[in-house]
Amino acid sequence: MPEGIDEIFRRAKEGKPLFVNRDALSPEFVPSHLPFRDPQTRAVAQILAPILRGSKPSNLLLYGKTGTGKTAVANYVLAKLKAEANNPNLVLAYVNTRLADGEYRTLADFARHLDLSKGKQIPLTGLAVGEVVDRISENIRENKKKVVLVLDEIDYLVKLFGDDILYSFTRSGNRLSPGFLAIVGISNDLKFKEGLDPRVLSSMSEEELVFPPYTVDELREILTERAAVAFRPSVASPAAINLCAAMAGSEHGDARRAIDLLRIAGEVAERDGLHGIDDSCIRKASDKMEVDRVDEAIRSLPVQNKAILYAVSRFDGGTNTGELYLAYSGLCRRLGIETLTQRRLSGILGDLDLLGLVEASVVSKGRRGRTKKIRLLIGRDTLEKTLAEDPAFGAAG
DNA sequence: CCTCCACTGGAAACCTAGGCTC
DNA sequence: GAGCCTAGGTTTCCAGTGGAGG
Repeated sequence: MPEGIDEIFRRAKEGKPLFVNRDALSPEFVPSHLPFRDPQTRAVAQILAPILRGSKPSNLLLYGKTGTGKTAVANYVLAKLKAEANNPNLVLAYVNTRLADGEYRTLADFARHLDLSKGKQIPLTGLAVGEVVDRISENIRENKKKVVLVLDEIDYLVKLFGDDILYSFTRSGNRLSPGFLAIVGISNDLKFKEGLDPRVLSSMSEEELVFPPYTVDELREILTERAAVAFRPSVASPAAINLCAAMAGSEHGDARRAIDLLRIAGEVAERDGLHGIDDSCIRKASDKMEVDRVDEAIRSLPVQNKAILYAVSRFDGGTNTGELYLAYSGLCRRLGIETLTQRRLSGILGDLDLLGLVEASVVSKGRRGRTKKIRLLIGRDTLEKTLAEDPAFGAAG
């Protein structure tokens, strides 16, 4: 029984807004102090402090799983430094290499912070990577810039594109003088060092810090603190905060997830016209986060991946590569789009598996060969609803 | 124990769309 | 305009393979 529009409006008018300051629970929010990260904050500050005297700090590596406060600590210290320094030649740059997606764009993002002179700017594409490195180096040298570059998710960069950039930057000391470049690497993966050239490694890891996951107790306190700023009093009860902390903490002490969960639970409660967050809001919020993730993942897929996903959804109880390819080719013909090779389909299947949209595992059927056993991991109706938004699909079905 | 299927998945080449320099 | 460069996605080629059925 869908609730009437009147009911929704009535609730909206009656219910008081629960949020005072929603931003305090947004992912970008940098709080005025970072609980349980004092040692790390201090250490980072100490390592970077020489830059205030104009000398080059050590390169630094920060390790820890997602949501353990690495990025927050780095940005926090950077912000303080910027406020303290008051020196136009000091450049504090932050680049997330996964969002930048690629060697070239990581460099281009970095270059934006440097304010390159006209004619030396970095276009979207076209330059050799070496040329970009040269332009950046030249800019640092000529303007005597003191640069701290934070490379977030540096493991991603290294895993996919190797350590060439790091190599050229860590070994470029003299070429930059009298300016310099110090690198702060942030990694989710403790093993990422294994892929580094030993020379890069010794230079990059002059200093290292490990960020342990938050315990459930710590998460609870973080949430309590944020909730006090974000919500009206008594909106987020200790019990509600406990549940959020427990649900996010059971995974791996991920503070970001815990905060997202609390924010969305608050939005759910507000929408339902409640005066506070209860268990059911948090459960709904948790479900919503999952649906949103899937929705967004499907939406941002290229047409071909969508077509393959759709083809997978046509089979109840799973299928295999050969069978799927047949179905997929037929679908392409009907939709009037290009048909890719089976090899490519196999690769895309791997991508979809990585996204958690399908499960594709190799199985051997003995004499009858090996193949991938493929199964859709998401609801068929969600998929169809999301795919219908794509004009290329419109009336598929 | 051996065969042999129906693929897998690595490697390299190719294509497109961008941009550089000379 | 020629001759380079880049990123990404794709195709082509092919050696490799887990294990049920012989």
